[in-house]
Amino acid sequence: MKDTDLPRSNFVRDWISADAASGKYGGRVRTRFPPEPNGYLHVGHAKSIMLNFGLAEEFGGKCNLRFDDTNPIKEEAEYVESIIEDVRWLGGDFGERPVYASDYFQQLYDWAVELIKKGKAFVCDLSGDQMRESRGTLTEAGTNSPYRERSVEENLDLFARMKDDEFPNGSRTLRAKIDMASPNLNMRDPVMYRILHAAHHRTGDQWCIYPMYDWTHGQSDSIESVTHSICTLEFEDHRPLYDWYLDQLGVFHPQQIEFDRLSLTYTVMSKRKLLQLVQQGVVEGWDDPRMPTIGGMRRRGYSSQGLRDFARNLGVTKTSGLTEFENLEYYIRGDLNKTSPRVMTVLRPLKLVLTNYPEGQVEMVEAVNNPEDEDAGTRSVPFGREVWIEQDDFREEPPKKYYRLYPGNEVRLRYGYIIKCHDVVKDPDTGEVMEVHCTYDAETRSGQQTRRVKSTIHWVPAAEAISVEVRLYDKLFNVENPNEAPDGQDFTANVNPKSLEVVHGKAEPSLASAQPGDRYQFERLGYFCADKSSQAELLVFNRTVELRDAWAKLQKRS
RNA sequence: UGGCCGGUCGUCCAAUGGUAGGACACGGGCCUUUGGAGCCUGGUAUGGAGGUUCGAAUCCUCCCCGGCCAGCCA
Repeated sequence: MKDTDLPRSNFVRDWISADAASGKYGGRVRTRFPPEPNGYLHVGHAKSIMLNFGLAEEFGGKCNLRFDDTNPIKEEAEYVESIIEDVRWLGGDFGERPVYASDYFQQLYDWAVELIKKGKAFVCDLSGDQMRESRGTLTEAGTNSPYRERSVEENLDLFARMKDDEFPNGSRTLRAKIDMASPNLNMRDPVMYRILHAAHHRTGDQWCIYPMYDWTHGQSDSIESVTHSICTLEFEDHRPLYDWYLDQLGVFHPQQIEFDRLSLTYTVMSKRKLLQLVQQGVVEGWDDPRMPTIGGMRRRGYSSQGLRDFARNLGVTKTSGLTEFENLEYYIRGDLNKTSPRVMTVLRPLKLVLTNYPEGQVEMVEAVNNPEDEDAGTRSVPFGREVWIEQDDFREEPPKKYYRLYPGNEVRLRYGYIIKCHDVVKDPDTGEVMEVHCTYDAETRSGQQTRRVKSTIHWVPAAEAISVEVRLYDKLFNVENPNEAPDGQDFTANVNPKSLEVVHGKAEPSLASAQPGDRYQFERLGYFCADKSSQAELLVFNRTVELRDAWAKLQKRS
C-alpha cells in the first residue's frame, strides 16, 4: 500500500490513535482481516481490507490475514487461494503467509479444558431442537440445561471423548456456563464446540469437534497480539461474549470495535446471495464482470488503485447506509482516466464514404495516446476513403441540440478532417441507412490551424479495422436495493434482464496487440478491458464503465 | 410489547457546547479536436417535542423511525 492509501479520519482511526498516544498496549497497533474461506471476497471486504491494513500501516503496526476456518463444511482451499490473490491485488501486506484459526485448534481445546476445570463450561446432551426451545425468546428468559450441573470430572471425561470420536454429530456440545436469563441471547450458555465429522481443508481428519466463531475469534486475536479487532456491526451483540471468554482465561485482551459494512445500490453483498447467483446461472461465475466480487470487478476492468481510492474515501461509522454505485464509478473513472491509453473503436458500425477522397489512398494520422499523460506519446492511425462511424453519431433527422453528423452538417473526424454530409444510401426495402456520404475539407487536417466545428466523432478505417466482440455490462439489478423483493419472491426477481449486451464492433489496428487484462479508453464511449476469453482471431472486451455522457443525460431529461 | 446500536443535504461522511462543511449525485456556466477530463458556480439537511445554557447537531427527558440478535454459521 502507498501512503496515499491511508484511511481518512473516522471513529475507528480516532480510537486507535488515542490508544497509541496513551500508550495502551505499549503504543503498539496490530489488526487483522479475518475472512472465512467460504466464498470469494467482494467490494465490501475491500473496505475492511483498506481499514485494517491501512490503520496498521499508519500506526507502524502489522495486519494479519487470518482465515476464520472453523466450519469445514462450508470452507474450501479454492476460496483460500482466491482470497490471498485478492488481498494481494488490493495491496494488503500480510507478510510471508496468512495465518489460520485452525492453527490454534489445540490451544483452543486446551483452553476449553481450562474453562471446564473452572466450572465455566459443561458438556450438554440437548439436541438442536431442545436447545432452541430452552434458549427462550427475545422477550423471555431461557431455562437451564438439565446437564448444566454435571461434575467437572464428568465434563472433562465427556469432552475428551467428544474429541476422541466417540459420539455422533449433533449428540453433544460443549457450552459456556453464563446466564440463560441474559437479555443478550449470545450469553445464554453459548455453544463452544460442536461435533462435526467432516474433513477440514487444512487439518483433515485430525479433529471431529470444531470450535464456534465466538470461542475462536477473540482467542485468536489474543494469540496474535491483535490490539484492535475491527469487525462489522452485526457483531456488536457478540462483544460481551468476546470479552467474557478473554476475561475467564485471563489472557491478553484486544479491543473489539464494530463499524458499518458497505452496502451498494443495485447489487447484493451477502455471500449466500452471490453464491445463489452463481449456482442459478444468473451470472457466469464468481468473477463474472457484473459481480461485486473483487475478482468480478478486476475482470470487468476496475483497477486496484480505483477500488482503493473508493474504499479509502468511504465513511466508517455505525450507521447502516446505502452508498450509491455512482460513487464507486467516480473513483474508478478517476483512476482509469489518468492511466488508460485511448483508442478508437466503433461499437455499432455505420459505413461512411468520403466521396471526394481519392480511391485507394491511405494516409497516416497522428493520435494522442493519453491526453492526461504526455509521456504516453502518440500513435499513427491509417485514414482512407471509407471509415466506420458509430450509428449513434449520425441522424437523418437530428433532434434538438444534436451536434453530430446529419445531412448538411459538418463534424470533425477525430485526428482527421472536417467532413460534411451530403447524401445517404438506404436499403430500398427497409429504408435503413446503409451508408453516409460526405465530402472532406482537405484544408482542415488535424493539427493545422483551422476553423472549429461543434462536434468531433471517432471512427475506424474500414480497410484496416479489426473486428472485436464487446460485452456491454449494465447494472445486475434494476432496483437500488435488490434485497427488497416483491411479495413472495426473492431478490433474484430484481435481476436486470438486460445486464449484458454483446455487440460486434470495429477497432483501429493498434488494438490488435491487446492482452487479457489490458485496459483502454474507447474514445467517447468508456473504459474497456480485454477479457480473458480473448482469442487471437477475436479479441473480447468488457465495458468497465461508461464515460460521463452529457448528451445521454440531455436526452434522458427530454 | 427484551436487549444492543443508530438517525445531519438526494446519497455517504465532517462539525466532539461557539459561523452546519466536504465528496458523490443533481442544476447553471466556462473551456474543449472525446458532449470525456478540467475549471467556476448553485441548493430547501441536524427525525419530533420539551429542557439545561449567553449559545445545542452536540448535554438531559420523552416520543418517533431504522438496523442487528432467538445457528451445533461466520
